[in-house]
Amino acid sequence: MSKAEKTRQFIIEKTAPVFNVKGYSGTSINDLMNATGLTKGSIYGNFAGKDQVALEAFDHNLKCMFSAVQMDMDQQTSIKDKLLVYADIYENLLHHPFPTGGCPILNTSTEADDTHPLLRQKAADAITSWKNSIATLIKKGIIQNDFRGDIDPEQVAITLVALIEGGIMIGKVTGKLNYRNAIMKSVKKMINDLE
Amino acid sequence: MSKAEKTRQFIIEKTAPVFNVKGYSGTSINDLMNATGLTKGSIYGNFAGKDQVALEAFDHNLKCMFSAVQMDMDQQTSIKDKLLVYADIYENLLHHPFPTGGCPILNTSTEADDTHPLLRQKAADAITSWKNSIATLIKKGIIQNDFRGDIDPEQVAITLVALIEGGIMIGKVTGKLNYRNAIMKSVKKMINDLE
DNA sequence: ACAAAAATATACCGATCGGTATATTTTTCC
DNA sequence: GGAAAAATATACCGATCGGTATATTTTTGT
Repeated sequence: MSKAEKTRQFIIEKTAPVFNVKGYSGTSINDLMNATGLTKGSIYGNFAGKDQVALEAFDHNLKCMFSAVQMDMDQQTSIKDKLLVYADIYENLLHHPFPTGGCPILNTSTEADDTHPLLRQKAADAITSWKNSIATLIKKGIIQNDFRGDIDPEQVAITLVALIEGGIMIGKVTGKLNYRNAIMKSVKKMINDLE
Repeated sequence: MSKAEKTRQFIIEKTAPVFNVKGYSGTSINDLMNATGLTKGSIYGNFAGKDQVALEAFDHNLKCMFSAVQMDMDQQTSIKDKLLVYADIYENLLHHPFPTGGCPILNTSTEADDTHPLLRQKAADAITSWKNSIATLIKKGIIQNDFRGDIDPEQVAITLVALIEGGIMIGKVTGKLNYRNAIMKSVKKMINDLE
């Protein structure tokens, strides 16, 4: 890994939390300098501009979030327990490695949907891919006869994503643990009802 | 209503969509001037600053959203049908008066939760108040024997809010109608299951 | 209609915005 | 170890940021 590649990675890792907390338009080049300790020249020597850093920072945050999920999922054997990992992680956010600033999909979606096409697309793709991975799990569960046959996997999958994202938003902005817990309880119920 | 009061109201109405689309930090004083056709002096003569306009614009957007809901609800008699108005509105967003830029609670929450305490508080209060009004309806439904007695109104209410907000986010950022429809179908199912 | 007051417009402020050109330092490779 | 190349730092650009002081216009009350 060349020096520049290491610096690139360094910049992405250090600025990703900043973008996730302050948003795209709320984050200035100066913020990036402060977060990295580097100067403008170094940042612009490795990235075409703020946009490019933001796009790659989003990818980084996304990877960080899903790798936390995947790690826990790999330790579960049954499909149901794998699905329940979602409820567990978002119920005890602090005990898990999770991107600073919360869910990057949620943060990016609401800021970028009307203003930043590239970021918007990335967020949209992340949702579809997340939905698909849940739907795949559910389909597997149906085939294995873990789950009922009359379930619509796509329908349940996108509903779970919506419920989790809504729960993250509500839990964060209100700071009320009981709200988040109540929502995650509903997530668990929805998963248990698949049997 | 004095001239100034009229102008204040005018500024709020014209700038509310801008804030809801571009966000707080994405909206500049120049944007406010363009949206209103007024000059900086007029805006600063009626508001202490960008913050104050943003706060009142949020209130305006919130009122706009909930008045659309309330209007439709008043035309329904049964508790269940009143609750189903939520699913109906968010399923056919275009047929209803709805704030430009989408749900202000969602938009404001994700931007302000880490960066703007006053806006954050307003968004948090809106969620609690929304949850309470749904919970009140459900409690009424239980008393009337429309709904089962073993239901936890608070739990269901906050879950519905999360599901709807998640659905709005997903529908808007992906642009996929089938996603939004699938989620709203789950909202309907959740409400129907209360009986 | 007219003066006082209120409301709006204009002109300007320093700070910061994203970005670039160039100078300096650090790596790289022979 | 030393020259070429790559990476980083410095200095600067015009534009725009939020905000203010003042000038002008419009409304208000008599």
